[in-house]
Amino acid sequence: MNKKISIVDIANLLNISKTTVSFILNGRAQEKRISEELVKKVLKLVKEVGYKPNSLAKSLRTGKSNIIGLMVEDISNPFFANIARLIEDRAYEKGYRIIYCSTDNDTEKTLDLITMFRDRHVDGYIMAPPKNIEEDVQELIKSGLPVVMFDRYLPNVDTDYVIVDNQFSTYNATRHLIEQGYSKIAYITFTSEQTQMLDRMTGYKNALKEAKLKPYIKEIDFNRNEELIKEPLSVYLKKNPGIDAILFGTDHIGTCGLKVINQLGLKVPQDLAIVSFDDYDVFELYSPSVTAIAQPVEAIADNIISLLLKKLDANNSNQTTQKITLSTTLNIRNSSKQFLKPIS
Amino acid sequence: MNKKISIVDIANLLNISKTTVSFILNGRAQEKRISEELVKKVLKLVKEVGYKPNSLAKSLRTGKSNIIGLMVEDISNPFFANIARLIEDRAYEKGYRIIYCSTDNDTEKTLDLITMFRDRHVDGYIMAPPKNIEEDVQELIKSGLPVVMFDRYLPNVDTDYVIVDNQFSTYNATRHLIEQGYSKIAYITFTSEQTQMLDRMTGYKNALKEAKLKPYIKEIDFNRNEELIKEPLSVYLKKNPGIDAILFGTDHIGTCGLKVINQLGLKVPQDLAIVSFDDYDVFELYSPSVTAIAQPVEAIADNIISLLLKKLDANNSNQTTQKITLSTTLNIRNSSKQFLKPIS
DNA sequence: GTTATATTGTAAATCGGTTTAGTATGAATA
DNA sequence: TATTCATACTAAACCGATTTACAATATAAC
Repeated sequence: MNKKISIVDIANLLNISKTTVSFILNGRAQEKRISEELVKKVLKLVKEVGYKPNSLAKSLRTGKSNIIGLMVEDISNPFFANIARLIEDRAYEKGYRIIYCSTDNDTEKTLDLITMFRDRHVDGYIMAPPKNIEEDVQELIKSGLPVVMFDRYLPNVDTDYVIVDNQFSTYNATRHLIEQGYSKIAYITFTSEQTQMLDRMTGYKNALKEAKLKPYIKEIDFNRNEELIKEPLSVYLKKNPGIDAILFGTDHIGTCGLKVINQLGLKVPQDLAIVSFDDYDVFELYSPSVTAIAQPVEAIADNIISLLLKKLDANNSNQTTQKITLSTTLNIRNSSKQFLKPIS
Repeated sequence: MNKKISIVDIANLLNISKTTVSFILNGRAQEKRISEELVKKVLKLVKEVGYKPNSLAKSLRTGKSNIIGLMVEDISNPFFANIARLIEDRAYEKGYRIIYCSTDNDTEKTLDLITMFRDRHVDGYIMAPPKNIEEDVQELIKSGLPVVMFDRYLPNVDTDYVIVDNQFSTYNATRHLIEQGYSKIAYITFTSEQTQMLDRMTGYKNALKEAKLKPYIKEIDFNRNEELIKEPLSVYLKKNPGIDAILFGTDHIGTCGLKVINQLGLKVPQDLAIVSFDDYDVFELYSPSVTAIAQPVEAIADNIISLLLKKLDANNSNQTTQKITLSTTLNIRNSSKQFLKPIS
């Protein structure tokens, strides 16, 4: 079991000091007036023996890690999985590594994860924040650590964030349903006080108010067990047979909704029109294909990472925070079109 | 900006040595005969000031990190995202944190990630390995680092792994199609020499050979751009109109397949019966619902993590490797049932 | 012949912990 | 009284890098 080679070994092999090796490896040879000859010798040896600096030791000393901590709500959710994937790619290109974790919107777990990230000296944070973590995020920022939020934000904390125009998105989607002639339009969502969910709710309400229609709102508590989402949803639909259209607040509840609709044997869009927030394969492939509000995941990931990199760039200090709001696309498909007799 | 409190600060505040503090915090007080009185005092102060040991320094000294490195093929793939999520949960309960990365089946990237994990001193590795990393994995094992593979394995490396019975699964699925009366059964998959893909291919071939049917095999090169998967798939289907059933090798190609089938306007199962490896929402919700080979993701995750924890348990040395093969479930749905006239 | 000034490098401190090897004290034993 | 032993704790080395402050030598300037 050959012990790993360290900077001291390199220094000893060449009979020089490890200081010199360190300077050379960190590109400070010229500044420190190390002769070109020696530089070459060191670099050659380093390459030969495949020496890699121990980044733990490096981080301990410098406080930097080239690692970005990414906290999503749930990595098994397609929206977050996609964003995570794109961010990982972009960061990788720039020499950063990502470590990610799911928060489950659990404040305790999130604080624990922040602590872990923190003493692992991650250089920056990307997060879809749960509630009640304002203080800890403030603390991070005060310590000079860049934080970029996405999907939602904390209203009382002045950080950079990248979100979409949730309110307009649901307003627009609801308007679409109204224009198609639907009038008893329900909004089914998870119970949440996060900004994105509040905005989505507001968009829906505004559209209904404008059209003088009565809102039908059903909030369901999130649960990892899908049955506990489908059950109340099913009960609600059975109790309100008059509803002729549904707007779902997220992809996950939309997916559960489709399962319930199948179980109940309802026909889409004859019995019920459907629109969901977030777009993914299930909605495209369901028949009839489901109208969905598509978030620009690539643009979101790009913006997140470039905001963070800008903050990480030490030269660039006294920066102001940037709040970026991107627009969504309403992908209109068959599930929300007034039912027309097929040409036979 | 209040500097973070360190073990020396704790020691100084109580006028004792940091050694003592360290012993107490690591539960070695009794062994080291530290008086209960002092132990209490230290623990009280630690709690009061909220001191948390710097785990970087800790890892640097001990070589342990309580972190497990998880390498999946692509975290945005539902199968891997689910496994990752379950593993994260299980590990979290046991006090381990997970850092995960997507390998893209890219050998270079994977080696780079192993290097990163390694000098971050992760305690153990879980990976769905790409090809040509045998040497590096051997190196890890020789250094005493536990490695658990899943989804596939490296035939020439003796490690623990958790896989499913791929060969029987596709054999069984193909048999099912044959029994339903289909005879021109295609197998559409990604080009791959990974064990799981070879086994799936073998299962398909064996079933056909047994039934004396001709195989129709289409291999497509993986690409992140979905269009480059759908295009050749579409061409293949158009060129082979005789095919009456398809077995897809993975969820991703299955999903792409469904999109192509929709585009071509083919009727499932009248024109074409469908079965896919892996099961997820898309297959359940597609209409007709798609028969799929469901991997026991929870059992896979459980087995992976308990294998790894067993290895991490230092008491338990001179262990032999364990190779676990789990069985899958063929969820038979409408996409593969002989078409029967609906009762009108 | 000194004194400045580059040139080329190095010794030692540091990051924040853990671990080894030992010390100081009092009580028990020979 | 001298020796052993248990008790309660600590100094210093160490993990592997970076960084600060300084040293040794040669050359140029006065």
